[in-house]
Amino acid sequence: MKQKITIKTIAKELGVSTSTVSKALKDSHEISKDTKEKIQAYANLYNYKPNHLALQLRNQKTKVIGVILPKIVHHFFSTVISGIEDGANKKGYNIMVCFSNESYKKEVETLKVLSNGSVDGIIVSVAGETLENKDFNHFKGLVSEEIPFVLFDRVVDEILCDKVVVDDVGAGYKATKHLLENGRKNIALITTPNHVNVGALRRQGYEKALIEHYIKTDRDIIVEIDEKKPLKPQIAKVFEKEIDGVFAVNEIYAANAMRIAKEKGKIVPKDISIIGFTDGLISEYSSPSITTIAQHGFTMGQQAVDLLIQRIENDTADFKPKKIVISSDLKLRESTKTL
Amino acid sequence: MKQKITIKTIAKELGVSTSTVSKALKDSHEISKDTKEKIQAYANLYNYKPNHLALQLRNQKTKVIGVILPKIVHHFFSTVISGIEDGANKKGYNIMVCFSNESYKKEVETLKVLSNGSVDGIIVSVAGETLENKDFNHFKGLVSEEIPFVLFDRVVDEILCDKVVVDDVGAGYKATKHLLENGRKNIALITTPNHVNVGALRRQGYEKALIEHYIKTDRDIIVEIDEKKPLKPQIAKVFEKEIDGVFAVNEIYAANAMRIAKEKGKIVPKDISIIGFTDGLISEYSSPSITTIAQHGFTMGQQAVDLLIQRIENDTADFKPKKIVISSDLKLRESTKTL
DNA sequence: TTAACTCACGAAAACGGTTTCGTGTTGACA
DNA sequence: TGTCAACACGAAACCGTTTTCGTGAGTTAA
Repeated sequence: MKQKITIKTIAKELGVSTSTVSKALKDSHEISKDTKEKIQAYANLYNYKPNHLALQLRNQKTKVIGVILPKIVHHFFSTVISGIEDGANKKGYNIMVCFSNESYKKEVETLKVLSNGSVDGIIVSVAGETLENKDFNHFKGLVSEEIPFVLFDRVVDEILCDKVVVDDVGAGYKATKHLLENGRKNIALITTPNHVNVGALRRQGYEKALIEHYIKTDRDIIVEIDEKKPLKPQIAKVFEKEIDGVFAVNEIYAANAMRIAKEKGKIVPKDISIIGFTDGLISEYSSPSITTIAQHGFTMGQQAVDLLIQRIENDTADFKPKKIVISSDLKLRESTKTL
Repeated sequence: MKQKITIKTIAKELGVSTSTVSKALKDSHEISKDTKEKIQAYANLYNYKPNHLALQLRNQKTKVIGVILPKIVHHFFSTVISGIEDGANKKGYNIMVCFSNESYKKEVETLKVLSNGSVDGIIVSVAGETLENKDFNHFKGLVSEEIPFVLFDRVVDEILCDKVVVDDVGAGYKATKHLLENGRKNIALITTPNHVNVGALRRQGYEKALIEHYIKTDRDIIVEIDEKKPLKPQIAKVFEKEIDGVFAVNEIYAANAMRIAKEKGKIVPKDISIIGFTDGLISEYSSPSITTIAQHGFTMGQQAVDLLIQRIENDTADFKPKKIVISSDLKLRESTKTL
């Protein structure tokens, strides 16, 4: 890279001190009009840009926010990033994005890298493996170092920090109730293993809705997907029983369920209603299009980053973790259309 | 944030100089075993982490790569990010992700922020508006400042830098030829306005294939989508003519084309074959599933970051821009199945 | 006994800025 | 003519780390 022009260069070239240059560039009243103009002209000519690193070191802040996600090729998470970036930008921050790829080890490493002063704060959605292990020491380290961070979507209650979550119980309830009100009685649930808390919460909502309608939950039509095994056979299992509704906790599961239903000769939504989660493109473009719970990822990202920046900039001694719950909406489409 | 422990703290606490601490922590032979052990123990106890900013300032490198994308909620771009992050991580770099949101102004600003020393190099896919304006001065600025950067996918020939692109002409040719070989004769093209060069290149491939089959291109069944207007009516226009094949330059267009075809009572792939671009989830999960050109975004990301890091680390004076062309594959699915 | 050498460590500069606190020169005023 | 304030600028410290170049003490060999 080319030798960058610095304040020192300008000072030497113009025969003044670095302090004068610095002040001139910020239009300080201490410097005479003549000198200011001369310095500013020179700086402009040679396209001087203050070195960000030097400023960061001096100010002890980076104006960068670290983001750690389990994955990116995923509609919900990319939407959240989008919201984070938007919110961060509005307050003059940039974002540094990293991925844990659902791996505990990578999450720990990434957290270590980010917490060495590269960023002012961190936003995390916890990796699947970490949730499974239940080993949260790396987060506790953050807490004791008093590094501002907020958890979103996949959060852990026992970690003391700000959080942004979807009302998963409510969403599960809403989805299931919608199916029930469509007259469905045998509603399968396709969810994640229980350690992924969002899955567990959505399941609570599902069960609550069933209870309200005096329906006993049938363990045979509930499947906890093991992401390491092929998806379709696992989902196909619930179709061995007589079902007339499916609630899937994400759109991939929903799309696969619909495909299997079709293969079994069932017509959606006449014979069976399907409802998914995460309002992505699959749901919109599949045919029939799939009713989903919209998670408002963009808003979540914005809220998370707002919380974080507030924490960063108001270094209040008293620490009362906040929790923001974003409500979710039912997005009605063809797959649950009443005839 | 809590007062961080620094080398100075350790030095003062242990009654040695900062140089001694620094050396002890890197296990220098200059320091006696006793002193080293004492210092290392202390550092461990208080969880000392070297301040990244100070190192960056000293070493004049950040080990961070800036990435500017037109958008993120998009299967192809998120796949590319994934590849960039993977490649960067392998070489000990982190990535800072920004979005231009297809806006010229935001692209310029973001580029300015990133080029002030926050990153060692930059990877960009050019914003739509910039391509339309044809104003590339901000990139020329980068060139003259000798900041390493590489363009990918949406590149501009006149900018002298490393590039990674898909073989768009070849891909367009491959797609169109596939339709022709299926016996299709009236193949509509749904593409972007011409200033988005990838669209233009794919069109070249399309036209080349037609010519080889002695088919005259019919301007009435080619539509250049204006992203500012509603999509469906624009696509519907080509269906006014008798067509039996559609080549769309992305999967959204393809999915919409399929939906319109269905609405017009046409059966895919019996009456009409459809082929898309960007192998995303829509293509996979729509029914019938859509044949596409797979762009290998992950590989593109990796290649781009490899090129960039090479440029960063081997600061060779001679500058010969490299261009990597990634070949694309046809991914056969139901929408072009021969009966 | 002394020169030469090793060992273990410290002082200081450097990275690129900002900021506080002088300080020399004017000019005004009594 | 002496005093004092205003003006315009510079010196130096600071942010946290690395690294070069001493340097004093102890050891070895002539």
